[in-house]
Amino acid sequence: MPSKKEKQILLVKPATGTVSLKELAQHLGLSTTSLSLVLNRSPAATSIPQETKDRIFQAAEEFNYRPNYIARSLRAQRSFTFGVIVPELSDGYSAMVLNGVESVLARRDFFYLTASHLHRDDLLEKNPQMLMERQVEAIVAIDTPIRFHSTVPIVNVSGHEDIPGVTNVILNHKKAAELGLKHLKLLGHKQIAVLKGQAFSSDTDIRFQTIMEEAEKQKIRIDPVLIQQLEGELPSPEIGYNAAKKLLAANRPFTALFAFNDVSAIGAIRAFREAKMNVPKDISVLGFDDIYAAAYHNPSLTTIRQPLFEMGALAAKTLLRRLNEPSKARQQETLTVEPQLIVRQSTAKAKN
Amino acid sequence: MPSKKEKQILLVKPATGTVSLKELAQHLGLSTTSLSLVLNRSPAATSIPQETKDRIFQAAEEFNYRPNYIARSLRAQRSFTFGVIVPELSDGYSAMVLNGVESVLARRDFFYLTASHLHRDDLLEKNPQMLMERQVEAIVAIDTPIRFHSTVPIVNVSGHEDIPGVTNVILNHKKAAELGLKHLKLLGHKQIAVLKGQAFSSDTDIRFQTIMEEAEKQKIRIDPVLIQQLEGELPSPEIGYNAAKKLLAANRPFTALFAFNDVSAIGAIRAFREAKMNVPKDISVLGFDDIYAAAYHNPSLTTIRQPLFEMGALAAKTLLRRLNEPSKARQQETLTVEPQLIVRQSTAKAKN
DNA sequence: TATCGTAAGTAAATCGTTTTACTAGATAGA
DNA sequence: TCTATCTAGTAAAACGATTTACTTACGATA
Repeated sequence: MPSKKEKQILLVKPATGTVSLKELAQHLGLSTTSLSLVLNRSPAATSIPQETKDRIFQAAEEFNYRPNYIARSLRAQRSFTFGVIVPELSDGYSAMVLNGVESVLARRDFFYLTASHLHRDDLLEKNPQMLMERQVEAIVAIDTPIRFHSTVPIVNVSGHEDIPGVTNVILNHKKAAELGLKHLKLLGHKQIAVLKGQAFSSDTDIRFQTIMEEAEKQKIRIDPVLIQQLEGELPSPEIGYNAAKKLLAANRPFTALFAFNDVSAIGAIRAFREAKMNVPKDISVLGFDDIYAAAYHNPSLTTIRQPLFEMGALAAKTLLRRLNEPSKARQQETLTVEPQLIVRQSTAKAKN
Repeated sequence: MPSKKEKQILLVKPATGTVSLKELAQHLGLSTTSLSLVLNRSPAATSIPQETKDRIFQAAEEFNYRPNYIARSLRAQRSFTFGVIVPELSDGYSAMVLNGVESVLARRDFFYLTASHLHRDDLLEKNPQMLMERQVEAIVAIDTPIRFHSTVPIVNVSGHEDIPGVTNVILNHKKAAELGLKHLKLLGHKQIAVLKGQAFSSDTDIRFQTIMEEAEKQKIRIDPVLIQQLEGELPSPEIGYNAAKKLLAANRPFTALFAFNDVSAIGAIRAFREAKMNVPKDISVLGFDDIYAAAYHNPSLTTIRQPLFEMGALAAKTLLRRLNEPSKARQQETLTVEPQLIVRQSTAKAKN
């Protein structure tokens, strides 16, 4: 029996605002302990009779009791929250990876905080710090250099740095280069131009390098004049447009372009069209990523597909597993996923 | 002077893990009170001599002390976190609004939790609940129906429901319809087809209605046979493609299409091309939104621009202001932003 | 009749901060 | 010398939950 009946407070159903466990307990004339044990279906609640349990559940329902997650997190020393760091949100690429991350986390009732670094050095340092202060349990970095010391596990999607404790999820780039160049070679292309990514993109070096290696292997000579580096920060096709313009200005003939990604491929196609060159009749253009826009561009893009959604999902899964099995922490430092050649309409047989 | 020298613990600099205020205080032989006052530069710390302050700052630096945000939030009864609810992340639309939200929040060191509802009823209820349990201070809903009772202020971007406490950020749709139809009329179009949005899109009804009203005003008759509703959940141009196919199948001539949005416009263009109709020579296509892809599609899209980034920023600003000035809570229930006609290459003079 | 076990709970510690109210000692003023 | 003020702090409560270790009353058993 409740010993302190006089302390009992009769709650008025609040139209707004929330009820705490303490208030609910006072209303019922019970201790917070009992309510907590019952509401969380703790095995320690066996000795509480069903009648009391029912009263508790009913009151919780009636007053719409919601446990305060912050209090719970503090006590449990867990936040059930990840941090995600992206270059910026609206580039198509990050959003698809994020989608994969979310799909896995949502199933476990985890949430995530997103922070964009916009390629700025200060944010590359500050964002992870702030995420860690907010007690995220793990960090997913997407196409982002790791410039911080972390107290939590990290998976870097498209990361290539070898950092202890950081797992990289990467594409099989060798295979990607092979798929792309074989496709172009089979179509009879011999003069192939290449768009190299911006310096800040994690994949820039490896992608370029594997393309050059594969070209050599396939006895395709890539003329240095036909290599253009993308310049600019915005995730707009404009950077591909500008680079393609420079290629054309160099006045060295080529029949195919291996673009850094779909966005720059789309920009390049615009430049070619303005120069009265038809894609794919005069020039074949090969993209990379297979973002949403690729399939419905005109012409639709032949591209090397990266399984972006799956890469995000894999990153989240890996981190969740690591949280559950800390022992296996450093088992696997790199996770590789496979690319796929998606043939559409932007590539065709080389002229003559 | 510290009275309990014997309790002092000498911390070993931890290679990993974090130091709590308590540990740091013990190491310095001071109370957590003093450290807290000093580190937070509280005015109550005036009586602490500079020398002691220096010791505190130095130790905090040395051991890389980071206050635990969860503990701080619990105490302050503030989370400095927003919740954002979107249909799904990778549709181009949500990402741009989100970008605007983030740009405002980041400046104030706020973060946000994102949840996608995928148009599923259960998630439309559960997601907001979970966000509120996690003590978000406000919610930004993007193109999402409000199906929950909220304990925190809400701004609904593209929301049209009249709910107490919910501020809607909406486009001036009347103006948008006017801009679009005047443009098409000026180009001589008389048979205009319309793509109506899916039922789940917040803007579907108002956009369709204002277009019909404006058409009447401008004496443009819109043939009911030339109205097609989009069907399907994915944010893919395919739904526009399918709808345009149906329009063509109806075999009623038209020279222009007012699409529901850019994504569906892109799909429709593909359908027209397959039917050997040139855009814009045979058919003009008018998009809506001005997503990134619009400018670089081929042909580039003439479209009614929604200032999506600004709408997100406005939503975040409004909520922050509301948190600071609770009195003005219900002052403004609707915030309207202006559309802009962006003329590009997908529209042209009507044939003959 | 003493004691044991069980049913039905509860008190208090804890998580890591912040903040209010306080204290002990030193100095200054009357 | 006595009081008031200042200096340099500190103790303890609070935020809202969870969890460990207890208590009390009652019925059954030896």
